[in-house]
Amino acid sequence: MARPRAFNETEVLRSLEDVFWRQGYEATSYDDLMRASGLGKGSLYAAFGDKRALYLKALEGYIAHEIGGLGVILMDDRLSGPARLRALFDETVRAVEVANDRRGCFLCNAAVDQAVHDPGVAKIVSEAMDVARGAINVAIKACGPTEANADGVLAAFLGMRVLAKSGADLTSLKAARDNALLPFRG
Amino acid sequence: MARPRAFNETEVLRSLEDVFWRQGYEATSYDDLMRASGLGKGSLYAAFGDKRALYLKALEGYIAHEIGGLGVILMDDRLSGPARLRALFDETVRAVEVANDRRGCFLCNAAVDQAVHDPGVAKIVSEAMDVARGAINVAIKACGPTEANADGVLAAFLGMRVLAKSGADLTSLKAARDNALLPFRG
DNA sequence: CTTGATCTGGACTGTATGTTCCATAATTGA
DNA sequence: TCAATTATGGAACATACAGTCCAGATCAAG
Repeated sequence: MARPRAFNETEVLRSLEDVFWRQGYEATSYDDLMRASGLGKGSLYAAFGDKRALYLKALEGYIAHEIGGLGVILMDDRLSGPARLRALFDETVRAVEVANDRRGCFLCNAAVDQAVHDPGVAKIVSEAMDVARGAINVAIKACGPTEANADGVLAAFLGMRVLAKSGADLTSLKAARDNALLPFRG
Repeated sequence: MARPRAFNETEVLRSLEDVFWRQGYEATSYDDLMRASGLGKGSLYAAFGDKRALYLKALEGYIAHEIGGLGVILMDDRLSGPARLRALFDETVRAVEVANDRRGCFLCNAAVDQAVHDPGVAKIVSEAMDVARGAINVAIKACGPTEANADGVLAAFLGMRVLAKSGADLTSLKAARDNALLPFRG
């Protein structure tokens, strides 16, 4: 009975996610968001709310499909434990290798530059880290007995993303990956 | 022959460093910097320049004494290789343990939220990472034969700082530390 | 075709913030 | 005591940006 939305909500959220991911919260203006989504201010506000709400939605979206996607790999019964962990680290290497994608990890970025200022973000980040830790733990368990632990693997993963973002070359990233996988060759 | 400065330049830079470290570039206003340093705008501008110049000076100061300090530990001949690496990771654990210091690593923060937007910052970060990698390598060499590498240790270190900043509890941090030190028990 | 509801995008506003500028204070040398 | 010089801090300015609002466009239903 009324005019329907001319945009796909999911697609718009994806484009917002990309901007925030790439630039961070503060460095992203509402104009950037309008340009990225192709929508006007009125539409964005009506559909999602203010800038912070957009950011939270984008972050939650990232966690849902990116971190969730890693979780799927880490708990994939068809793969051996070591293969799952290798896949985890290979994803970062590959992103840089084939697309020079140095956005790093949106979750990690949020932890560094937003969690301090916004308890809401802190909670989301903390919970997502817990989920990631849990998924990593499943993969580690599938590796059989080892002295390695999920926090160590998680730290290595996050650190690798930071290295990628800070411009480390492919050799360094591969070395970091191999180092993290050392305890899982059995 | 003229009025001398009423402040200690080094001390002021330290206080600026602390603010930027804690809050990041964008979230820090010039007023914050004035309050932290106890100086007026005119004085700050006359002495150091605009906000970006202040940030760069603060970052360089951080690298000089914090990263430099880690370098001293990592190359300390009186310590065994494994002891140096353990000291590296213990520093982060201890900061959280005794002071609940969750500022993370300024260098890492800069890499995540500023290096993308400012080539100058990117260069400083990249070079500091190289220095850190080099120092870690010296310590690794002192451990005797091992399959571990400096990039992996660096990534683990950075990741640990991110975990600390995102609110991970002490148990997690210690686990991450122990994991990183696994290859160096010999 | 008409009507009513909702979407749309740009104009407008208020505020926050980086930067400049200047009047004043402070200090040194003569 | 008197310049000469520089530091100091706050007032003033310009700009950028988040958020509000509205007039017109668009579309479904009757």
